[in-house]
Amino acid sequence: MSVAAMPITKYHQIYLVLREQLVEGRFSNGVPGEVALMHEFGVARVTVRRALEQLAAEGLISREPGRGTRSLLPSDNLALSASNAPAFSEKGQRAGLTGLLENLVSMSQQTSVKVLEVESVSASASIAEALQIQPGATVQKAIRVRSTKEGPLSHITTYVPGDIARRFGRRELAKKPILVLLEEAGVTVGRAQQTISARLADVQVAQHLDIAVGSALLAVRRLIFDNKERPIQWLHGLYRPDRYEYEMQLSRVGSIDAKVWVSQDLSAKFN
Amino acid sequence: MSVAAMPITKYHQIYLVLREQLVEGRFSNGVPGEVALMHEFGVARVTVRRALEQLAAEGLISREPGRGTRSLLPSDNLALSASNAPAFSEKGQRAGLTGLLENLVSMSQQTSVKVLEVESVSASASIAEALQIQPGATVQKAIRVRSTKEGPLSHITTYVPGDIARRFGRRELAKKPILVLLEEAGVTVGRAQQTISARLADVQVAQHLDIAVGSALLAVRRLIFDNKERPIQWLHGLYRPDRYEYEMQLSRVGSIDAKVWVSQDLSAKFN
DNA sequence: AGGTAATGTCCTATTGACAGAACAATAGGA
DNA sequence: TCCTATTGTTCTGTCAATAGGACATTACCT
Repeated sequence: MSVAAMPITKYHQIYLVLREQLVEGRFSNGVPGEVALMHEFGVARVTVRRALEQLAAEGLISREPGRGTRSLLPSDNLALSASNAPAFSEKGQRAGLTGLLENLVSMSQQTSVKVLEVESVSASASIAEALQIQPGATVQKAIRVRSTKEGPLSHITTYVPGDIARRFGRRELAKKPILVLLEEAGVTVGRAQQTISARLADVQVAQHLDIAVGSALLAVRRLIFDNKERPIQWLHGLYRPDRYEYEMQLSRVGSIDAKVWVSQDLSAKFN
Repeated sequence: MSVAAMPITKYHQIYLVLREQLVEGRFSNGVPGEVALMHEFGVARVTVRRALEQLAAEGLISREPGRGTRSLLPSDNLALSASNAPAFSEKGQRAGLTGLLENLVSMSQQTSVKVLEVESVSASASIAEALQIQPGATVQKAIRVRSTKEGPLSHITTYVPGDIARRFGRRELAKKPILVLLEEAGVTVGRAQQTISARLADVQVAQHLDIAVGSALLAVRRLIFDNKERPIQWLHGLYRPDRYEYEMQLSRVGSIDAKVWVSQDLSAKFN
C-alpha cells in the first residue's frame, strides 16, 4: 500500500512519540541510533532524521557524528539551565505524573492495578446510549484502581459490550490494559472521544484513592470506537490531581487565517 | 513562501475547524458554500472539498448538488437518531459548553467578561520561573470572570510581563481576549503549553462563580510563548465543570507499530 | 422556462513527504 | 592504528497534497 494517506506526517508522529519518551525520562542512558529507530518505527532513515532534527532544534537532544544521540533533559543527565531548552523548563515544579490516560507504557511498568470488581450487568439507559446498544443488554462492568509506589492514582470504571468482553477474566484485567485485551479479542481499535471534567470524591472512591471525601478529582469520560465506528468501551476515570495531570502542547498550525490551535499530545501507548 | 511545510495537512485542519464550528451549533441555518469556504480559508476548492467529504462521511453534514451543504447535528435541525452519526451521539446528555480555553470565538460572542482586578505587581518566585523573568520584576496581573447568559463560567487569572502589558487597560481587557491584545502589542503568538487538573473552589472563587465553597473545578494552567520561545502569558483558569468541559478526539494516526494516539482538538480561536 | 448557485467530476502542474540507497566524516574502543 | 558504530550529506524515485482551472449536474427561485 506504500504511503497511506495521513492527515499528520510520519516524521511528526515520530517526533511526538520521541518527545514524550524523552520527557518521561526514558533514553537516560542514550537514545537509540537512527537505524534502530528506523526499524522500530518501520520508516526510512530520512523520516527518523527529520523528527530528530526537530528535537535537536528544540534543544531536547544532542546529536554528534560518531557519538550518537543523547537526551539533554535535566531529569536525565546534568542540568541544562536555560540555554536553549525552554520547552519544558517548568518541568521541575511538578512532581505528579503527567501524560494521560490510564494505560501509558511507562505507567504500566511503574504502576500496579487492583481489580475491585468484574461483573456482567445489564446496561442502564445512559450506558446503552453511549455504547449504542439496547438498554438492558449485557455489558461487562469492571472497576480498577491503579497505584504508583506512592499510592493510589486512579479509579477507573469501564463498560464493554458483553459479546466482546466474553472472555475477560479478573486475572486478565489485572495483568493487561483492557485495550490490549480488546485487540486480542479481535477488535481493531479505531478512534476515541474523550471529555475531561472535574468531580468531587464520593465515599467509595475516596476510600480507594486514599483521600478525603470531597476532594477534587480529575474526571475523564472516554468512548472508544473500533474501526467500524462501533463503540467498544465506555470509560469513567477519576484521577488524583496531585498525582496525575493532563498536559498538552498547543501548537499553532498552518496559517489558515483564523487563528486555530491544534493540541497535540501523546496519549495511550500500550505495547 | 507558498506551501509551508506542515506536519498536519490543510484539509485536515479545515476539517477540524469546521467540525468544531458544527458542534458549536454555528451553521444552523446552512453551511457556507464551498466557494465561500475556499475564500475564507484561502485554499483551493479541492482542499475544502476533502474536508467536507470527511465531515459527510462521519454523518455530520449533508451535501446535495444544487442545494448546498447543511448541518445534520441534532442541536440544529431535526433529530437524526442513530442513523449514521455516531460521532457525537452522546451529545444530548450534556448541556454544558464544550470546547476549551477561555477565548473561543463563539464564546466571545455568547459570553461576557467582567474584569475583577488589574494591577502591576512584582513577580513571585513561581511566576517569575514560569515566565522566565527575574523574581520581583513587574508583571501585570489580571483577574477576570467570564459568564454565559446562564451565569458565571470561569475565573481566569493571567500574568503578563510588564514590558508587554504596558498598555493594557481595564477597558481593553474587558473588550478583547488578552491574546488579541498581545498581538496588537506586536507579539507573535507561537505555541502554548497547558496542564489540566482539578481543584476545589475557595471562598473568593466560589463567590465569583456562584457556587458553593468546596465545589470541584476544572483547573487549567497555561503558558503561552511567542515565536521566539519567550513566555508571554501565564494563565490560571478555573472552570465550572457543569458549564464547561474539555472534549477531544483521540485518533489513532498512522500505523507506526507502537500504538500511539494523537489527540486533536480545536482550541483557541480568537479573531 | 430560464437563471443562479450550489455540488460533482475531471484535468494539469507543483511541491513536499517518504523510501531506499550510497558515501563521507567523526568518535571511541580493541 | 584499525574497526565499528554513529551521524551528516546527497542522490534517485514515487506518491500524496495542494493550487488552479474547466465543465457537468442538480435544485430552487423568479
